[in-house]
Amino acid sequence: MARNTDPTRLEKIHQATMHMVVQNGYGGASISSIARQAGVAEGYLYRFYKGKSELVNELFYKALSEVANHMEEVLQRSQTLEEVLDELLDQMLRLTRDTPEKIMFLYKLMHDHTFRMEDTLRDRIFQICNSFRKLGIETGQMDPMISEENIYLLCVGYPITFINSRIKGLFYTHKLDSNELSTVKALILKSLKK
Amino acid sequence: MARNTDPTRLEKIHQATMHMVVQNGYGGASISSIARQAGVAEGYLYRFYKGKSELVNELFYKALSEVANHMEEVLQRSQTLEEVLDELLDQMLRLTRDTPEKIMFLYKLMHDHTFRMEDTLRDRIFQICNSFRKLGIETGQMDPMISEENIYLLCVGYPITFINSRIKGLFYTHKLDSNELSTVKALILKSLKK
Amino acid sequence: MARNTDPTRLEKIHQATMHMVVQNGYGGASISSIARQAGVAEGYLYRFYKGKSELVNELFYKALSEVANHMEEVLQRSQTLEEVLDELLDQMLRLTRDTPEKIMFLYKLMHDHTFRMEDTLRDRIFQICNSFRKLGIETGQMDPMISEENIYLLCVGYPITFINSRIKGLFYTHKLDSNELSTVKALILKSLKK
Amino acid sequence: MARNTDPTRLEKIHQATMHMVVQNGYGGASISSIARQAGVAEGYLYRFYKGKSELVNELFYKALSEVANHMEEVLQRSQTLEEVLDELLDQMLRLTRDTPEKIMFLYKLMHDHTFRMEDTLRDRIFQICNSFRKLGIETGQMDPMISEENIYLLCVGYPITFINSRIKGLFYTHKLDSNELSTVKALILKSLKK
DNA sequence: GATGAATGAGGCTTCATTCAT
DNA sequence: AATGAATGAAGCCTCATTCAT
Repeated sequence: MARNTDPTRLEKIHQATMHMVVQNGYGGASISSIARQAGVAEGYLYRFYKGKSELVNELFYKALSEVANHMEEVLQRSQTLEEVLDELLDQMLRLTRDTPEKIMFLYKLMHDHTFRMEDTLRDRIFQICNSFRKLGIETGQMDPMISEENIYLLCVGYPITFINSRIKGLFYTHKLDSNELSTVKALILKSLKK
Repeated sequence: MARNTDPTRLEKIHQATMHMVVQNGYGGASISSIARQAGVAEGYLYRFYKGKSELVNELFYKALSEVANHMEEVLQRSQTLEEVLDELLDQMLRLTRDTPEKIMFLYKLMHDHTFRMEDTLRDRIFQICNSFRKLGIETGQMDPMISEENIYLLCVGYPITFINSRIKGLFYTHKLDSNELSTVKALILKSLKK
Repeated sequence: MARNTDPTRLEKIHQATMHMVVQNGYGGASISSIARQAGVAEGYLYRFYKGKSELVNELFYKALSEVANHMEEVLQRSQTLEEVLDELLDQMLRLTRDTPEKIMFLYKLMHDHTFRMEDTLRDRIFQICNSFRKLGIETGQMDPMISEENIYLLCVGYPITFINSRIKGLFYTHKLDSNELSTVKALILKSLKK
Repeated sequence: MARNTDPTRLEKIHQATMHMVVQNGYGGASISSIARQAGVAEGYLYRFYKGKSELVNELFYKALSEVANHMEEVLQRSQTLEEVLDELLDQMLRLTRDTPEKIMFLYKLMHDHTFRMEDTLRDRIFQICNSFRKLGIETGQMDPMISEENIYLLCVGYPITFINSRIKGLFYTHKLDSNELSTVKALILKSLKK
């Protein structure tokens, strides 16, 4: 047997954590269930994290950073709002397809009181929305009345809410397809325009 | 005769419950904290409710019904989408001014996985969205691609999310005014149009 | 309306108490259920008893006294063991028919740790058993090895246990008839004889 | 490696459970009192049992099975009632000497309305009584009128009741000796005979 | 005299966290 | 390094008892 120091173990803990949070919420994701799911001892994860909260926080930070990183990069090379929004929603769609748990994990925590986004992350997101807004106003595509707050809620919050609502089957239960996301995209674009 | 039930006390329990749910989420709103906040013995609220779940559910039902009742009435006498949306957002603004906690309470529970809206309430909301959609299509104001789901998320979920974000101070901390809600209304209207 | 001072109310409390103890045991007989069953306010019975324990104790005392009184009287006028045992079991059978709850009430409490028979009552019962034993030895019918303790357990405890076992359906569920009690009587008599 | 489960601790929990049930009945045997008595944290016993009920049930099952196992074995190799009854009461006497709480524990639960013996256990006991009865009738020693119910109540219930009464000091407080149990045995034998 | 609103101690149970091995 | 046995604070709920009316 190889020594149990392999990085897979930590990765398994991450997977298990996201899975349990998605399935049962933050409160319902007990350390013991996470450890069991990861095939690891209960005490093990305290080597890496001070506690459950720190563990979940890190995963949250990473997942949202991923989106932010992508957005920053896109904003630097894009000329139009459509382009940026296209990329954003494409990314969401990709995430939904490839790692649906990650989207739902984000959603669950964005709406959990226990979670307060760390200030640095929040500032960064504000900056991204600000750049987005400037681009929209420069190109004359966006209503200048619309604040960064609305941009964030519409462009990030709304699609995630929509995806979650569909996955959870609020009104309908059929699977989400790219057509529907296109409708969401159009809807958001319209709402931003002059 | 025994002393009569002080109606204030039940009201205080309701207030305290909403407050604690808003501050700490459903899970964090412990019976003991609610009782303490309401200035009432822990066992007291079991006179009125079988348990915590029943207590919170009733308040949730009442609060959302208030909005639904109003909407049903408005839909019957209105000719245009603007009219309906105006009334809806006015109501939201009023609620935000008069009972801000009620709005945040709705928000918290709508996004708490522990909570499942009762089926009858959900069906009723679907019907309202459906009437709203029919009106929009009849008057030629609304894009027929937009589903009831989107209507609900946009017209109810979005404003509530926005109000919550503002009260909680996501990006800004200044108070919400009717101007801003007008922007939200315009934004929503645009997103629904053809 | 007549003033609510009528003795019926107390009687109703007694009935309700026995009923609830029989149905749900001492612990399960809550004051509120007793009061509800008796059609009386919860606080009312505290006029007569210091608490639940005192209330139940008194009823227990009365019920067992009834048997003791009868036995004392029978012992004074009887010449043989059969006679006494006949009377005892006849009384039991009568009680089982007329007031089955009383028998089960006795049984429930005789086996409830919360209950310690009061000393005076216990002494009196010992005296009765002692008289019974003397009679048996005088008439040469009874094995002198048999103690008062065995007499009590056999002649009082055993029939009550048997009746309870039958009513509760330990092995069989058909109703108790006087034939079966005769078997029990025969069995007890045999066990006492030389 | 984590420290191994100290097998003593589980044993201590069992002892404490029996002790508390004997002292205060099932209802009065609170988890916290059991844990305190066992010198163990309150939450600890939930590692082994889903709850209080499961804990007590298992102990009850084990204790009564011990008697049942022995009886089944004795019945297979015995020729007369005396033999079987001898063995049964010898076992009781041994139990009373070595583990007096076990006998009292059985007594308490057999008479606690909260407790319902599991059906399989009850059926097994019925079978044993049935074999016993057949043996008695075959050897012509037993009155055929006597049912399995009476056999159980007399041969198992009565000695246990007697032992309990003695330990608790109903009338006398001196210790139980084998002479007294012999009297009980004789008494039972007589009661069963033709 | 009666009522029943109100209390709060105490019961059962869960689970994040610690630490001996 | 890794385990999982053990802890105990905190949660929800019940119910005997008190007391203002």
